[in-house]
Amino acid sequence: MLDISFIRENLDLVKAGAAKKHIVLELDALVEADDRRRALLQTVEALRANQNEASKEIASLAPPEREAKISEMQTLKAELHKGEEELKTVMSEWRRLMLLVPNMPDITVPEGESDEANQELRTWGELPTFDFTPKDHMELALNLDLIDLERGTKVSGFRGYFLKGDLALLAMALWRFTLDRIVPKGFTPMMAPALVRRESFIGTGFLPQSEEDLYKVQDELYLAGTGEVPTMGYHMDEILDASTLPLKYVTFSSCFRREIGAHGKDMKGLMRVHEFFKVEQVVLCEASHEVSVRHHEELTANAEALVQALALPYHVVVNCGGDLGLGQVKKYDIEVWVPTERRYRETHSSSYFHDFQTRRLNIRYKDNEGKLHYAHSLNNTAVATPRILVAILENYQQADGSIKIPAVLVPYMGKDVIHR
RNA sequence: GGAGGGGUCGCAUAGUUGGUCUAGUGCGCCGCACUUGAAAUGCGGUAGGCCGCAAGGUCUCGAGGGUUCGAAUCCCUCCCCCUCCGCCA
Repeated sequence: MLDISFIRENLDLVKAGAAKKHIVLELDALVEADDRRRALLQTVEALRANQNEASKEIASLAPPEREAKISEMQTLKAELHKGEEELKTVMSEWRRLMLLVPNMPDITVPEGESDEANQELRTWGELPTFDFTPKDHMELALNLDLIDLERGTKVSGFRGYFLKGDLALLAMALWRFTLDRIVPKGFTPMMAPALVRRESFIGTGFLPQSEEDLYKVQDELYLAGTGEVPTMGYHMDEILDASTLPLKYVTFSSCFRREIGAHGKDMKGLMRVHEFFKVEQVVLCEASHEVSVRHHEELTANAEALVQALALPYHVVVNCGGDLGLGQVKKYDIEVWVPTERRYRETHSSSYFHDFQTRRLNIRYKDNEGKLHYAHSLNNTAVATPRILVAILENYQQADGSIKIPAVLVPYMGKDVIHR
């Protein structure tokens, strides 16, 4: 959410920002609603002041004048009631429109409509060459009995899967390896709920506009698609102590995505599933663009260091305007090389939001002078399974169909190769 | 799921025959005074949202609704916490 005063004073900027994100925006309707909101608020508050004054008076009046005053106030009461009802209507429209206003993308974000316009910033690692015909991750995994999609589908439905044997262990090794690398950098490890109430989704900017991407379960609960949602909700409606900033969390959680707009994409294998696991970095920091940018680079570097430790070739792209979420100011994706696809696939997504999320979530901090500010927020993947397993299986395959274990994971696996 | 008890301005509490409670007190915190310094003591100040150029107004006593001229105080619904019972990884 943006500040309404800021929106009013910078209409053109906000419109241009939305246009860069390819988001259609009802800004004129919002300004009009805000005009009505302000006018009505003044009317209603004047009536209330009047009422408060009168009720003070009534308390000290003798019976005859008292009765007169009371009946006089009854008409004011009716008027006030009418005003309040109108205000309620205007406010709910105002709120609805406010939640649709996107955050403005950074000036350095490239123009473009979809991920095809993302720009490569840098590459790392040598693309693997094979002196045999490399197999895709499904063939490899099936041959080694590491995955069961048929039974996955039988049990869980479309895109269901079971990881088995060493692949299950490899996933857990990755989680733990990741935590062991990230926690020493000052991140507090968390296991967060995936069952989350609506507020945190609205607060992080996933709702109201992406209802259909989420699984909704009973009791007004939704399944989070990322640990960012519960982790940001963690500090909702709090005033933080400035001395505790930056707050850095690394959250492990189950993640659920309906992938409703992804029919026909990645139909085979582990690339795109409805249920997965993620270790996510989340940062709350002071309200400064420079500090946000610094943390953004740091979160990205943390993730790159992990991919490098796994010796997976990757590149980093800066996402174009059309590929940014509602609240994101700027985003880098790390994409890891998948040999049989002959291309890089997104495994990490690093973004910052300024105070877009913290306004919605009401997360503030008190600075040294006692002034309150909305904190800034950021997040980035640390590791997501099973997607990164696709890259490991394919990049680490050997001629005989076995899979080498990345060196840094050997201590976690107790072996250095997966074979029959 | 059953029974009972609670949610008040950082913390702890007062407030339940509706009106000087737009919320008292203690602790904590900040400032000032006293002091060589500190402690102690005294005095003052100590939440936030919204509207407004400002003066000021208004809202918030878990949330939302209702009764009333007027609600922290009465009524309804919901949420959360605690205790006990039941069930349970």
